Amino acid sequence: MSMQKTFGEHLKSLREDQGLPLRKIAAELDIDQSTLSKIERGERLAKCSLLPRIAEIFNVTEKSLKLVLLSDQVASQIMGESNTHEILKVAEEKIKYQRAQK
Amino acid sequence: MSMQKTFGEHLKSLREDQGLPLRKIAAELDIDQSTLSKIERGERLAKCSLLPRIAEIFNVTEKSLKLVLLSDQVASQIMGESNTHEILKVAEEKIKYQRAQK
DNA sequence: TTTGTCAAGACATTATTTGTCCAAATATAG
DNA sequence: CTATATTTGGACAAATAATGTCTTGACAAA
Repeated sequence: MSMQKTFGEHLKSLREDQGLPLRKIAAELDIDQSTLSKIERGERLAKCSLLPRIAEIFNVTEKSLKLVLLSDQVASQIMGESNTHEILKVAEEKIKYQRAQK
Repeated sequence: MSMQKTFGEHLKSLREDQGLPLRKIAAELDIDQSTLSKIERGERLAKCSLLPRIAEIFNVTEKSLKLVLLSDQVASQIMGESNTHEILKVAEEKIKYQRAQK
């Protein structure tokens, strides 16, 4: 799994590897195909609750999907800042610290 | 500035250093003092649009506030996961990659 | 053509965030 | 101790953002 891929690109790859149309997957996920199209193109982020179903359909682990999705979310949240590295470093410190607390 | 402090704790320190009550700062920020209280205790995250005003009031840079706030947001977003380090690593790769694109 | 697929935009719905109001709790000063 | 100021907590409301639908148009393949 290439890690630079956005969640959408990743999902699209999975789908195209199987040669399936948006329509089919959208139906399986019980969402509009237009919504899925937007997710694939990164116009929108997927809702976490879709992950278990996606994992089933493409036979991948939910955890791997979550990694791709959450890292996307984090990236997009701070993309606009100049000091992204520092932000991530501090975020990690905070997580460590908070975990040590309890 | 201690970096493990949450945005709320940080804000509270700034305020208490000046010996000012919530009421005063809330008035300056044009929000309810109850809201500010919640922000200080981390019950809620501050809205980004408050930062410029806060920076003025306490005479700190907006960027330093943003660092504290965004790292909080990132931390809380992935706190629940077991592989936080990996998520942050991948997020950083993605940011680098996306920047290289354009 | 005709059909299947995908993309795009306007709109609707829902969920989340942010804020208010008011009362209760806590601290502080007189 | 009581009076006053401050802070907190909870129920509710407003605002915002996320998610999804419907419809139409573009495009390619058959």
